[in-house]
Amino acid sequence: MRNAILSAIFEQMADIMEILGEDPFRINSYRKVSRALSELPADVGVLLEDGRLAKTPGIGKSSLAKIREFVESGRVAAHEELLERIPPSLLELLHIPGMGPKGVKAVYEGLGVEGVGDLKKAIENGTLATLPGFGEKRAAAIARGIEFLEKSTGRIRLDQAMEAAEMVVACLHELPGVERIEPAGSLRRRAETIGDIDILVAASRGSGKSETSPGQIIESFTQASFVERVLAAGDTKGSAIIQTETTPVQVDVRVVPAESFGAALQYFTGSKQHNVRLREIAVKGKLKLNEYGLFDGDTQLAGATEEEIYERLGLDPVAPLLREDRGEIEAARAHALPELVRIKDIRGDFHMHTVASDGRNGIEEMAEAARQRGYAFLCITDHSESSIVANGQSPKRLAKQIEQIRKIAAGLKGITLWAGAEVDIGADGSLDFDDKLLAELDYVVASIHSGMGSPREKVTMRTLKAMDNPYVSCIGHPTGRLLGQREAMDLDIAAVIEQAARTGTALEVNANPYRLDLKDVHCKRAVEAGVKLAIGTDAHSTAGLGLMHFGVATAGRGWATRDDVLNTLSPAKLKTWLRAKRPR
DNA sequence: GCCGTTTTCGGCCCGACTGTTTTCAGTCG
Repeated sequence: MRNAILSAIFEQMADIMEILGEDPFRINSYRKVSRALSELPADVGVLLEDGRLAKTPGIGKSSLAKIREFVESGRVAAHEELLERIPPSLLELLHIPGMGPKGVKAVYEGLGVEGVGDLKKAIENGTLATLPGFGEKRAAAIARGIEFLEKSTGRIRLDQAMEAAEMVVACLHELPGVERIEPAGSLRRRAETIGDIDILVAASRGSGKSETSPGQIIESFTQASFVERVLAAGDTKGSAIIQTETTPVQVDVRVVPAESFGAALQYFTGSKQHNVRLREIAVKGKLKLNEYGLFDGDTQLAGATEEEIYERLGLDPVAPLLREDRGEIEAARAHALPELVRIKDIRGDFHMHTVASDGRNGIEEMAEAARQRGYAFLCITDHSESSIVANGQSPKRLAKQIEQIRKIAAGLKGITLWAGAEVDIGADGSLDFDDKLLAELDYVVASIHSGMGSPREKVTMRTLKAMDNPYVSCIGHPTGRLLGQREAMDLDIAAVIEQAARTGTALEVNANPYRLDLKDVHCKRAVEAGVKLAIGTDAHSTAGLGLMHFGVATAGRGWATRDDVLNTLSPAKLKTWLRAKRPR
């Protein structure tokens, strides 16, 4: 928690300094510190003690002193001094599209505007438009920005973003002259939530009369029926707001010539931080990297493919999933990038429900759907008794279901069907079923479904205790978050990972796009600790099995290889792994 | 403020689009 608070403090200091017009490079270094703090592997206090914080890139002497001050006194004097120089409500204006630090400073000094309410009034009574540097159009754009901010619920889930992107791709890919079209940005990196959607188009340069010019491609996009509002439409770039099921989202379409497609794809895939690092490497080599290619003066050295750009910079090609500046550049230079787990490595699914609890399909249907996916195994894991709303099974019902599963399994060819359960972890860390019944199961995923708002000590204790049980194979959706709906539990993830490693318990990567739990950075820490990941779709129907790719992407973003993921094992090897924790 | 097999000082990523600019600043990604 302290990490997040400190990260926010540095971010806010950067925002205030930006409004005050201070040195941009200094401001940038504050933002780097903020980001470094948000991604630390453990509590700042611990890292400060053992000296790891001082070695963290981006955190220098001056920031270290501020962090130490915070750890010791709970405050940062420099932060408090900055807060005295502007009204804090001014900072909310920075989030309005079309308002930047200069604009905020101008409305504050010129009109006495101190917050969104004041700004709205200044737009309505026309005074904003009279301010130097503003005007009717800009005032109107800012009014729309405020409206967007109020309507938008923020970032959208990965599955929503993919659906929206497919709609735009379908609209553009039939146009003559469009050679390739590819979603880029955080969507291509499979980030857990998406702020805006980037679509990249390669247009042929041919002069044929039937060809479409880049400007016409942009026009086709901005005039599409799903577009709610056009933000910009130039010769090579267009931005528009489109509506999704829950919230408006911004889509940017960019058109580049085919010979630059790789460079543009690299550029627009990001992340911003990853790209900044690459361009710094280019500059050190007296080169220039932009969306058109890698250049030595006017000579293009690379640009058609992403791979050649990385290679000309002395790096192994980096998978989009890893491009977050979380160590992948150093690994690429040292030829030490992990070979990430892929969807085709997946041989089965660990987590699914049937009509026995709250699923929509029966055991045979799930098995058949798994077989059609080419799987070698599947585990049926219906809810246990405590999950009353999910129609959880009593010990008696489970015992009967195990018999039923054995019978069906015996008649199946080419796929191994296992009996499992998703067992509730109680308030005291006990499980719904006794060990005797659990021992009858091939696979047990233990999950918390209640008391998620309990204090850190409690939710952590419950999870650790469940792992002590020799029949618990895996902890299901360990943090319990629902993206956009419910915060993660305040779980001591470091303690959970340590216990998982010690007890030989797997941690789930729940593939449901609402969950993605463990999340990417937690997966990475689990992998580093040698903990196995079990990807489960938590399917409640045969269609739900198709969510697997979201889990694979999340594990990949956590640097997981085949060896880190239990789903890649053959049924025989898996059986051996599962038995290892159990009493002989 | 941070950082260094070209530097302990002097750099610090790059380009498109818009509006109000009569030649470019601000914003965005």
